[in-house]
This record gives sequence, C-alpha cells and structure tokens, in this order.
Amino acid sequence: MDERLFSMEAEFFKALAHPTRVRILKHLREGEKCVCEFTADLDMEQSNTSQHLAILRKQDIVSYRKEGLKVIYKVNYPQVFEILDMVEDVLVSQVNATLNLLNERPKRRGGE
Amino acid sequence: MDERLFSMEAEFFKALAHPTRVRILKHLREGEKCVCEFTADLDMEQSNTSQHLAILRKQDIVSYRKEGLKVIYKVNYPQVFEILDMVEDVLVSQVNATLNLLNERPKRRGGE
DNA sequence: TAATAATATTAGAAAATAATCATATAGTAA
DNA sequence: TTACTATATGATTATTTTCTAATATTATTA
Repeated sequence: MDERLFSMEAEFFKALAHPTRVRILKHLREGEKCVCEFTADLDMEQSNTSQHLAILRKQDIVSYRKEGLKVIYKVNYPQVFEILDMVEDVLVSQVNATLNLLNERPKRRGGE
Repeated sequence: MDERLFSMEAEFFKALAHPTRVRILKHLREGEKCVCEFTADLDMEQSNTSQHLAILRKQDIVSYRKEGLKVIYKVNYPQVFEILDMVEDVLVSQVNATLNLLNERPKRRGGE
C-alpha cells in the first residue's frame, strides 16, 4: 500500500549513500559553492563531481544558479543538514555502546 | 581528513537505501517483531527478508534475541525513527514546493 | 566570430549490489 | 535420535553504480 512511499524514501537515502555526496553536502553547509570549489577542495575529476551533483539535483536535494561562467549550488531543504547530524548522532551512540561493552567486560586479572 | 567519517555516514545511508529495509524499519516502529511476521506481512521470501535484516544488523541498526523457535528483532537506536520522519518531512516539502509552482503559474486564459 | 573557461553529458569498463536458489544450522518436539 | 520449523549462509548470475576519458554545451572575452 505504502509501497510508493517506501521507494521514495529509499531513493532519497540512495542519493545520500556515497562518501563524495556526503562530502559535498557538508561543504554546502557553509553556504553556496560553485562547482570549481568542489573540484578543487575535494580533489576530484570535474566530471565526477558533476555527476554526483547531478544525482543530488535529480533528487531535488540541491539546486543551482548560474553566475557568469560559474554554476553555484545550494542545498534546498535545511532538514537535510539535520538528517546528517542525526546520522552522526547514531554513529556516536554506536561507538559509545561498543566502548561501554569493552569497559564493562570482566577484568582479565584480579577480578571475578 | 574526515574521509573515514564520510564513508561511515554513506554506509549508514546505504543500509537504509532499499524499500524493503525502510518497510522493515517502519514495522519495527510498532515494537519488536519476529522474522516470521516480516515474511508474512511483507509477502517476501524468507531468505530475502533474512538478507535485508542481515544488512541492517551489520550496520548495527537492529539486533535480535531468540525466543524458542523465533528470532525477534528490534531497532537499536530510536534516532533511526527520527531520521525516517525527517526524510518524510523533506519529501513533503518537496511535493509542496512543486505544488506551489503549479499553482503560481500564469493562468492559461484570461490573464496576462 | 573564434577562442577560452566552467560545467555537463555520454560511453564503456570495472566494481559493487541485489536476487535467486540451494544448502546449512539450531532449536524443539516426538 | 529423527523429523520439523525458523532462520541464516553461500554461490551464481543479473543488475546497478561508479569512475575515467572524451565530447558537448554555455557564457565570456577578444
């Protein structure tokens, strides 16, 4: 029934599911950026950067405007940044849980 | 520098990037469920369900306990549900934005 | 209009993922 | 122990993604 919605959500996640695209979004957190900045900062082939931007565009996560020769991108929905934060939050919780497991284990010597 | 973190985040998103897995998580929102329930409710092959659960497990998003013959799964971090909510939120915003575009277009007849 | 700079698109090979199906394990009941 | 049920794993093949390199597009300047 909700099959359509599940697919939309999955597609959205898929758009975020690449290190380069996460990286691009983090950069965009500081504000608008032109493609040239990504290519320079991220040390990637220009066409590769462009392809990843296209994927984010197709999912309506970013959009651009032209300014002279440059194309300047921005994130369309600030919630996207919240989602990224929340994911980091989970990652932190996961690492902490692991850490606790390690700390709470019985001592190797002298303990019971 | 943060390359490692970007990959972790991307992996996390990847784990969520499939309609079936989104569906599984929505089901788990109501509480713990055994694999048999997924297989029945989602109308899927058991081994397929099992594979999707394995992916969520590997990412430490869900965990299970055994109870007699059954294996019962739960979501490890409640933030996961918040992430799902936030994504739906963005999807709603996106659709509304499109809707506004359509409504605000010049009238076809009678207007200038 | 030709040349250049910034970006996008396309094609094809390589790598990663997913689906399917068969088999394996583990708990339970007889 | 045998048979049965629920679940997991593995191998194979099919499908998608991703990267690189080459080419196309668009705006600008000469």
